[in-house]
Amino acid sequence: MSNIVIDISKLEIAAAKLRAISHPIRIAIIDLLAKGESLSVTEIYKALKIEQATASHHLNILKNKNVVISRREGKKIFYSLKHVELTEVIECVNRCSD
Amino acid sequence: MSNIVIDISKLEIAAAKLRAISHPIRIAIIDLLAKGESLSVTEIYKALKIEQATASHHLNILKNKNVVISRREGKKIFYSLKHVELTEVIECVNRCSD
DNA sequence: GATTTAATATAAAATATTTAAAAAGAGTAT
DNA sequence: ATACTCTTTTTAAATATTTTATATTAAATC
Repeated sequence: MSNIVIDISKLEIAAAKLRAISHPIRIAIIDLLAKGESLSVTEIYKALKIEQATASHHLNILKNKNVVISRREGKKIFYSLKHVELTEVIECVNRCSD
Repeated sequence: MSNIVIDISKLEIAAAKLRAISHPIRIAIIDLLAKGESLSVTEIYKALKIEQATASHHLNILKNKNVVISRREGKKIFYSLKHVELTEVIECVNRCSD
């Protein structure tokens, strides 16, 4: 009698975090930060050639799901990955793209 | 002059695959199949205590994004992971859940 | 200390995508 | 045919995305 226990809240947490990553712009942001650097919003939106508000919006989504953290330095706010390991998620998915 | 080249279509492919995984039920299905076994739709929907049509629907999404493959055997259709490595994605996300 | 400028965030509206749930439709073996 | 296993379609509700405009915050200058 193999009894499988399914922890729904754990599944939902994982799904929410994955959903936060599941967007082209947000993947691009994670790739940018993958080297472990902190980048300002300006550096990010210019590198990705997107609108400032767009970058800010997606950074906020990533921040809410604990994918990135931010730190203010004067006028600028620097973002960096909270868990550099999360980069593996994207690498893994790219590896498995048939 | 560090020139960053962004391959948008590659980002979109990765995002689409991640989106396919980003759902509690679909994560549960992947977990079920993680041991490399093939399971029929009936086995899956009973294990997860969900409606048969619901299971079929989510399996279809996973199949369209090449996360799972299926093989018919008489009346039953067996599903298995196309890339068992994709399990790492979920493991990694769980590890990084703060 | 009020004003300006640069950097970032938030809001609102329109659109698109996902989800859920139920009903109807197909393939396969007996 | 009938029972069993699975898929597809449909519709409504919930979420997410995009775009544009406006707010906030902090430093600099007058």
